[in-house]
Amino acid sequence: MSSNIFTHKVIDIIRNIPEGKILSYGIIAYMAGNPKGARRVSWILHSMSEKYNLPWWRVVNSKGIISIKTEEGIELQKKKLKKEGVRFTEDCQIDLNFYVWKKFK
DNA sequence: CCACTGACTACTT
DNA sequence: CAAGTAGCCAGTG
Repeated sequence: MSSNIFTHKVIDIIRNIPEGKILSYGIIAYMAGNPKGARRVSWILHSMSEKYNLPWWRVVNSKGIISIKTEEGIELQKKKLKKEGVRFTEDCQIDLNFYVWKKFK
């Protein structure tokens, strides 16, 4: 298995997202040192979220919308986020300006 | 090595 | 704003 720096950083970042906050794939990739690595973040979530206990539900796409492909996954993510106090618009979109984790700013 | 895939993104029509 | 396109890069067969 690959254990490169990028993967490690992505996992580390995701594990440190506070409750009620979210990040986008692109932001995570940027923080991990590879602005173009958004797609890798997605497969990391796919393959590592269970093994590393990652809060995958705090990761959405750049528009603040859940990107999971299955209806079940979307419902599960919405459920978990609501529990943490994250609000959605009618289109199930999250207010990025308010909920994105801006620790790095 | 080549072709295809993906829980992405930014740009163009 | 919706749909299409190109770029991205590791994993898989």
